Amino acid sequence: MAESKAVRWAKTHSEMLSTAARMIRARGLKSPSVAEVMASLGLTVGGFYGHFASKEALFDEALRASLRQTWERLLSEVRHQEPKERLRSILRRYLSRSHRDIGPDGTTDDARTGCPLPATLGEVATSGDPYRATVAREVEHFAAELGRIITPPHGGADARKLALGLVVVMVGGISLSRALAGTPLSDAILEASRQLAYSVLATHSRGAHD
Amino acid sequence: MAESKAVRWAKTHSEMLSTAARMIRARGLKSPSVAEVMASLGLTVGGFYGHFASKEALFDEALRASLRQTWERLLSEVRHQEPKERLRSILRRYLSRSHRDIGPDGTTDDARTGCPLPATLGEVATSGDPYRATVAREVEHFAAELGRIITPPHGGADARKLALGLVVVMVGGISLSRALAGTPLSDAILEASRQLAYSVLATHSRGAHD
DNA sequence: TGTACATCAGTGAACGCGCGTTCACTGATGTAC
DNA sequence: TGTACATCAGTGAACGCGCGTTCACTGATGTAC
Repeated sequence: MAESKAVRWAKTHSEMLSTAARMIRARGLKSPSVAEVMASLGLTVGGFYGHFASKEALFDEALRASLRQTWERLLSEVRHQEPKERLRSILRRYLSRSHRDIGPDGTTDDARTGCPLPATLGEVATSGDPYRATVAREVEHFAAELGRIITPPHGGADARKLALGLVVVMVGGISLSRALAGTPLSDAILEASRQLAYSVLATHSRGAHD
Repeated sequence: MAESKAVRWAKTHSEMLSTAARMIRARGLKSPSVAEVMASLGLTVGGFYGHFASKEALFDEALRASLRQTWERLLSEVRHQEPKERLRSILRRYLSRSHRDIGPDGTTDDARTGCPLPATLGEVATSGDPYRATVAREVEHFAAELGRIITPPHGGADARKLALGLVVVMVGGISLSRALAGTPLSDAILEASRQLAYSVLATHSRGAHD
C-alpha cells in the first residue's frame, strides 16, 4: 500500500524546506534555483508552486527555520553547563573549523545544521524584505537569549549590548574565515575571533566598565 | 581637437575600474553585469572585451583596488593622531553610520570610498579564486599595518592576532548592520561593535593577557 | 466487493528575460608619402 | 598641405544558457454508491 496523498505532500513540503535550508547555508539566497531544489528531491520544477507561492516564500521560511534551529541547537547543547562556561562554549562551537567547513551541500562535518547568516548577509543587505525582517526577528531573539546567559551584575541594556557584540564576532569570524578557506589566514582568523571574544568575556565578568 | 585614441581608451579603462568598484561595494560581485558597467559610462557591451578578458578579470582588479583604497584611506586619515588614538579612530570611522549607509550606486554619504568586504564575503566563500586570493592578500596587508599601530608591549604574533580580531569586528559589524538597515537593531549593532572593540583595546593597553 | 467519478501531487514544455561572450562592422583618429 | 590607407575604440546583433513562473496534462489515490 502506497502512502496517502496528504502524507506524500507533507513529506515533500518538509523536504523542500530542509533542502532549501541546506542550500542557503552553503550558497546563499540567490544562487540555488527552484529547479535545483526540486531536482534534489527527484522532482521536476512544475510541482514547486503547489507548495509555495514563490521562490522567495520558500527561501524566507527556510531561512527563518534555519536561524531558529541554529540558536536552539547552540543554546540547548550548553544548557547543562556551568553558567560561566556557557558563553565560552557557544563561542567555541560556533567559531570552530567544523562550522566553517560547511560542505557544498550545506551540511557540516560533525553537525546537521549550520548558521545561514555568513552566506546570506550580503544578499539580505541588498534584497531587503522579507529576508531583512526575518533576520532582524531571529537575531533579536538570539541576542535576547544570549543576554539572559550573561552573568550578573550585567543585566538589561548592558547584557544586550554585549550579546550583540558577540553575535558580530561570531558571524564576522565565520564569514571572513570562510571567504579565506584554504589560505593560512582562515584558521588564524578563527582563532583571533575566539580569543578576542574570550577576552571581552573576561573583562566583563571582572566587572570592568567602558 | 578631440582626444587621442590612447587617452580615450585609458580614460574608459579607468572609469570601468572605478564604476565596477562602486557597484561591487553596493551590490557585490555577481549582481552587477558587464552591460550595466558599460551603460553607466554611456557605452555598449561589445566594447568591454577590448579592455578586459572577462567580467572576472575586471571585477577582481576593481576589488583589489577598492580594498587597497579602503585601507590606505583609513590609515592615512589617522597618521597625524596620537598613537593611542589611532586604533579607536579607525574603528570609529569604519563602524560609522555613514559607512553603513552606502548608496545604491556604491558611494557613501561623506566619503568617496567604502569597504567592499561586507558586500562580497559571502560570494567569495563560494566562488573562490581569483577573488579569494585577492581578499587574502589585502586582508593580510591591512592586518599587518594595523598590527604596526598596536601599542607595545604587544608586538609580533600577539599584535597580529589582535589586528585580525579587530578586522573581524569591523567587517562583521558593518555586514550585520547593513543587512538590518532600517530596523532598530542596525544602529544598536554598530554601537555594540564599537564598544566591544574599544573594550578589547582598553584591556590590551592595560597589558592584560588571556 | 466492485464500478464510476473526482481529486490533486507532480509532469514537462513553454514564456519572457537577463546573463557573459563573440564577431562582423563603422567611423573617427593616426600615419605614410 | 593634401591624399590614400591603416588602426582600433566602440557598435549592435547574435549565440547558448539558466532563471522564475505558468499551464494543460497525467495517473495514482480517494470517494460515492
